[in-house]
Amino acid sequence: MFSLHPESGVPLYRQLMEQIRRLIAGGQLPPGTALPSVRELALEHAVNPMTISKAYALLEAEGLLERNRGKPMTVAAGAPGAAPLARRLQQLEPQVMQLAAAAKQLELSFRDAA
Amino acid sequence: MFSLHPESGVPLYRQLMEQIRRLIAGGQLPPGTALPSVRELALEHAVNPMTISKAYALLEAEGLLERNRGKPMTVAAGAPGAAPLARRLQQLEPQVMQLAAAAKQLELSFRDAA
DNA sequence: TTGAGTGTATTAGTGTAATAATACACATAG
DNA sequence: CTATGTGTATTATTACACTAATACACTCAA
Repeated sequence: MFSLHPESGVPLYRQLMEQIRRLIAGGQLPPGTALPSVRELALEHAVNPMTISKAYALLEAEGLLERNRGKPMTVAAGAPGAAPLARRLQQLEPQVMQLAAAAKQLELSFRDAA
Repeated sequence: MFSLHPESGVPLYRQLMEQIRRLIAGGQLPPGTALPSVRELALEHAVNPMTISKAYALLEAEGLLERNRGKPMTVAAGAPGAAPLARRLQQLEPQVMQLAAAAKQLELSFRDAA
């Protein structure tokens, strides 16, 4: 469900946060959906459970996830759900800009990359 | 010449390394070119000189840069120089894949993003 | 020779990411 | 009630990124 890359330099809990944010905005995780358990994800990606927990806790602070004592974390009812296309494109913009910058440094057109 | 983003989570010295690698592969920094001084770059980006030095040192270990005592760092004579288009595209691939993955999580086509 | 310019080694300190091992409070099915 | 499943707080430890302040060896122009 998620893909983590420890060698990328980006903290694991941040990678997880970004992916969950996108899956919610993309509508693949509608409000009310239960997320994989901390221990399950930790085992699957050979990562410490507290690292997953950190991502969940921060997303709850953002209002995207909802805590249910003793029960799995769920996508918050107040979460935006499937965002309109414009907002989704906006969320993707930083990565597009980054790719464009890299292409320019390589003397390639953005079209070449795509 | 370079753009550093401390908030991205990617270590600064790594960001710098990636950009120098691309500028060399893109031919914008041909072999023999002198790089900006450590202190100059550090001042420009409000960063510690040793952070720049670390990037330079690692790139020298890779064979991309050349050390000249008392003189500026230069692009190594043995550096690949302007790489063929195929190799440049290959160097860009990881970022393209990353963008594609993000687009998919947002339920967007890669075409939408580009 | 002096002085300003290179990169770098050194030492010390701060903050963060991640791990490890427990332990706790709660929910729910048996 | 019990067992198993949630998430989380805690403490300690390791590693890394970055900063800071010096100091050094070297080059080169004045």
